[in-house]
Amino acid sequence: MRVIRHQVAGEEVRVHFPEAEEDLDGFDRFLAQGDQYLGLDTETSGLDVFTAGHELRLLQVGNATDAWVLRIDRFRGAAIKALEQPRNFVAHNAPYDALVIDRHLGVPVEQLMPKIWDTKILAHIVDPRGKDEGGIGLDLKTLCAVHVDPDAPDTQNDLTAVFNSLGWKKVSGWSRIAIDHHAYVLYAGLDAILVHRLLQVLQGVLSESAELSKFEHKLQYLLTLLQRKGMPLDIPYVQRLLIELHNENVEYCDLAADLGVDNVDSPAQVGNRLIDMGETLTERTPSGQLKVDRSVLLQLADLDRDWKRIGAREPNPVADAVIRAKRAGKWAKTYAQAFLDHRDPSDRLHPTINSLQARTARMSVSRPPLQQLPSSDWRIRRAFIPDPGHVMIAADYMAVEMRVLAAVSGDLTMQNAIRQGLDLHSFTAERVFGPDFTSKDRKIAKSIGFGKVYGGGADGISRQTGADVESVRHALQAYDQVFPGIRRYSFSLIQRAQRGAREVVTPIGRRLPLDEDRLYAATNYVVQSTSRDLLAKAILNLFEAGFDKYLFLPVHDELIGQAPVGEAVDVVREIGEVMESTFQGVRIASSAAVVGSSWGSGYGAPEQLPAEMPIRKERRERPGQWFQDGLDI
DNA sequence: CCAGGCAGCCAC
DNA sequence: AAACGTGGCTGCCTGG
Repeated sequence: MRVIRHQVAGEEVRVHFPEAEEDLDGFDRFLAQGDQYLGLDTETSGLDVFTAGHELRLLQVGNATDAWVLRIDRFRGAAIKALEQPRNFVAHNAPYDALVIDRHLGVPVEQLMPKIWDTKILAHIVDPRGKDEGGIGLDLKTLCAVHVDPDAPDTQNDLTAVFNSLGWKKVSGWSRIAIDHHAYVLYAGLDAILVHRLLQVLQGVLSESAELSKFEHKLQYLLTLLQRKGMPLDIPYVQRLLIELHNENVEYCDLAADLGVDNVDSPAQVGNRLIDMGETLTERTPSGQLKVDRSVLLQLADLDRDWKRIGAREPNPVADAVIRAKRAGKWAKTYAQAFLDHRDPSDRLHPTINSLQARTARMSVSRPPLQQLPSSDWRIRRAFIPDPGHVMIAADYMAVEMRVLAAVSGDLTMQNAIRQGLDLHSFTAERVFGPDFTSKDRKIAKSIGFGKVYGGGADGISRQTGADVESVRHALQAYDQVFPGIRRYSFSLIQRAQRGAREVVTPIGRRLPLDEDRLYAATNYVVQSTSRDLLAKAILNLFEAGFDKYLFLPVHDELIGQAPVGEAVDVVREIGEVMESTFQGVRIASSAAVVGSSWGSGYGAPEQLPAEMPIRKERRERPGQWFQDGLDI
């Protein structure tokens, strides 16, 4: 039995590390003290819970003064027994530990997670900002430094230093360090003590924001179940795709090298070579470097945003080779290779779903980033296939951000247009430009709508659409007259923030801090956050209705899933019905559809289904990419 | 050698 | 008066 003593907030704490079976008597006595909740943490070999070599090494439980660090190789039974108690736990980022415990100890997510409070959720409700946004940050270390003890050790970074001193890299250290290494055991135990103390400080949130807190914990639990389920991959296809993308990358890298650019990933090199060739580069990055991003290179290569020839100039061969090489390289590594690296032994992918990530509470998906797969080309999404006998399905909210804007702003003109089922952008164009509006007018109207959601101004809209600033300015004024409620609403949010706290409160009661110099973002925050909450509520409702078995993944305003071939048409209809809601009098319409034999089928991949399966997937309007609808100038 | 800033690109 | 929102990830480059 080893006991390590340490100080936390001026108080002695003890980390108990049992070595022999008889040492567990003390652990039993510790549990018998009957703490209302226990801090919970695990130490593992790495982050990919579902990959073949993943290992659970330590499990830690603790209260404010004592932690018990259990070696799983010796005390697996004691660990399981502790977790199966009728007792609450507190963890920081509970889904990770719950999935680890589910996989390695057989205590299912369904049994453990409803008993866990997550300090990451509570901290996000208090202040969702990261460190670089002027907030505290959401990692255990910085939260504890603020709320528990300014001298609380940075266990992750300190251990990284230990790994480095032993000659290992950060990633491999977690599996290589001796299981009884002093610093490793100490830090493992301290995290359980720290998270316990952190809840003591943050537990006021559980009562002050009881509803919101419950909502977020439930959502997090359900999304953890989806993460455990994972998505099937078509591995032979991914392997072919990887080779295809690799070859594409090599081909264009060689071409670029022949033309004098050794490294296509070096913006400086690319920029200098283009200058040498006589091109004029006008744009600069914030730090003053020559800007050679995609839009600059596409223009030089005489390509539009869909990579089609414009015919306005002779394409610059360097620019052309560089963008093609970079795109193929990015797709190969970020997507195809990542799919192979992160898959489990039965060829499923379990991306990390963070149910509460952005300042606006938007969710994120990482390892790999499945919310950011290319949508202009089907080849990457084609990698995802349903289980045998199923088809992929998708259900999304139609222009949800515009609907939310109409609702929260109370603008009756926009609400009526939505109620009548009109095409909002055409309606706007007609009111702004008159009954004889052109398709170019409609595009401007659409851009202004999205500009309103994002807080964009005339310059931005002009830059992205190619329309001249003066006419955009004029259209913006007309827009404000057509929808006076929207302008009033934005104005009132800013005024409130100027008079009172620099924050905005969303309809669900979430307080979102505003940046002093970007108060105009308030409207976007409310709209984006509320759109997220609507999808979150839909996920809860779908589980309630038993439809979770059809779900794979949320993608901001959309749910990806699968359904048995014979029932798919009925399933998508019913999912669509559950998702539909009315928010402050505005209908939040959804569009659910059978996608096909792979996720790529919705994006143009060749279909491999029997012809009698009806498939309908319209191209969606994607607000964040309004520039893709740029005018042809 | 590595962390972190910057640039860039992917999405909604 | 004007104000383009939220993420994840990779590679280059620099400073410690």
